[in-house]
Amino acid sequence: MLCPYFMEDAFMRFSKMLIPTMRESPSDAETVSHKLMMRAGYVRQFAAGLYVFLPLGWHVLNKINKILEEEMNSIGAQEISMPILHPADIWQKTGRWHEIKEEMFRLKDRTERDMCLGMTHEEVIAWLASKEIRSYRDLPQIWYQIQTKLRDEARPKSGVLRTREFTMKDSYSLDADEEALDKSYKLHADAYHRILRRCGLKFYQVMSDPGMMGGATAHEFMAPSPAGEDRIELCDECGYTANVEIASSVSPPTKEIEGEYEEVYTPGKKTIKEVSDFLNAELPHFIKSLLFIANEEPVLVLIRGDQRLHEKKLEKIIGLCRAASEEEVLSILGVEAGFIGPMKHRLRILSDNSLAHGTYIAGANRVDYHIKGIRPDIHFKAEWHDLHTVKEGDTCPECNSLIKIEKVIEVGNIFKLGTKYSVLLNAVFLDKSGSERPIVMGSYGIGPARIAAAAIEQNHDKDGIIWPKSIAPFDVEIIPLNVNDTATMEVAELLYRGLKDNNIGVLMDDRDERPGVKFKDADLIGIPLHIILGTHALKDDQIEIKKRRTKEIKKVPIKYAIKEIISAVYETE
RNA sequence: CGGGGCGUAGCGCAGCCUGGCUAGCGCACCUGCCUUGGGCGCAGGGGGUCGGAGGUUCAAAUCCUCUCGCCCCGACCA
Repeated sequence: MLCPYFMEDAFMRFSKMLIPTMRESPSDAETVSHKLMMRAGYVRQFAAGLYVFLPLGWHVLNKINKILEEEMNSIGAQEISMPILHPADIWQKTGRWHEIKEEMFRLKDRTERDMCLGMTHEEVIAWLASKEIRSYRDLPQIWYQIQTKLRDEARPKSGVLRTREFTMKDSYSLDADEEALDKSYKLHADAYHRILRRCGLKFYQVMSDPGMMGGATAHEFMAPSPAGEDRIELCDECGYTANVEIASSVSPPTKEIEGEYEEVYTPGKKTIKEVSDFLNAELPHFIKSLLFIANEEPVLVLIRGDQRLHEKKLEKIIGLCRAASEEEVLSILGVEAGFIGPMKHRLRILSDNSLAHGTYIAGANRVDYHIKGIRPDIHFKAEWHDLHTVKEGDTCPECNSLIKIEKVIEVGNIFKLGTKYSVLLNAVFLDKSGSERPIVMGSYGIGPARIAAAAIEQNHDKDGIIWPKSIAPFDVEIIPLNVNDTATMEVAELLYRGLKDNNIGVLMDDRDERPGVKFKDADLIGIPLHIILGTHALKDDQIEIKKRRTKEIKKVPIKYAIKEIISAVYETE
């Protein structure tokens, strides 16, 4: 080695590292984490949804990945690495080649063979299992990787929160039966709790939609943040938590209103709002009637006036569907859209549960008229389902307490896949009785970059990032205020060596910059502890230990400095 | 994919509507001096295909057409 001192050192000296901080954030950064990651020099945008991680950002990802590996290994998972480039046939076998549309990057190799870039690796795992798993004695297995995924997102956004290329820790469990799957699932859920807690995140585990994964049970790990794209329903009382995509709720009951079944004249009043103003009746007293077309067949869908239809819930019942056009409404129901009511139709009618009792107002199926005093089961019949979108003010489906809705970032998810992939790719084993059975699979993902971004969203102030200690790029930053002062630099080097020797991650701001610049950058970058070496304290043979989060400063004598700093590292969150 | 916005120096922006001198400002950068506890001061300096192509015009950053890119809202999201 020609120059070991310098080589090793360069990674921790500000003057040698690529840390391009910016005074202003680029105008196309919107969310807090995006702005701060740009300004503090963690990432640079390469193209829409594609980011370069600079040294600081890469340090953070590696810290997170290390935690992921430790916790995965602790549940007996084995790390492997699978290709990103996949031949199409395996995806054709599971049907996802056609099910997934523009979101999958597709290409051809030189022999014109269809290929794609992996969005996820269920297919590859099932292929591998089909080759290598023979007997129940080979089970259970948990295989994982920390690998790049590619998805041609319709809309990349919010910095590294939604990108087209990202790394994911994805693991897959292989089990002999459902019961064993439950155990693997639980192991992962517990591991994910430990991972996210160690990363310093506030988070919830919520029930989620298995979606295209084709499984039955699924949960997501959600970090609350205004930058989140998802919303969840929470019940503080009984602990019910669910993504609003599948959440149910009880709409607050309405006061019973008096009144006989009678037609009222409502000239030109088409929307629920217009009619409610006109008749001076509240929204919950209305029935909203919506016509949908599923499989060429019309279906009338009823929800309460204050509710919003949840189309996914509807599709679970009637399959793929679409709203009928105005012309279709006219030709099928014989009345224009503003005046539809649920009475006297022959078609299939689905109604939200909340309309099962009470008296309502709805269209009269006649232009410019509505009808009051409509009672379910008497004036119309319907199939009763949960069809509304949950909203603030609703109550919990389990315990009827008031629910909360929060915006969240999805940082992880776990799915019970069952045997869908193993059946289609022939991943089977012989059980104790010697009969062939498909392997029962589970799939579990967690996104390091999203963890980092969520950590920033949850831990920052007006001056910059405040990293949780566990995922900060360094443990401490030494800030010698005047690098031209020999006494200052002697102490700086002393501390720098001493901390490094104790395996503390140190960044030393050895730049010849003014104190203000260093303080500003240190706050921006967000390393949890700052060691300030300035004339204030040095003349008393002291240094200052400053906590980034609280800005609280403690002066300690130089001779105890290393010990004090180390214990400060340990007590910082 | 629908709607909206924006591309002028590394970053943030002005100029464009109403075409006209050498395209401007702040920060950053380089040199020198000065300064050293919260983005310091003074002096000097470098850096631009005005996103791209075509058109109109004596003349285009500015007007017109096409195109590319990026952001936001929505749809979508294993």
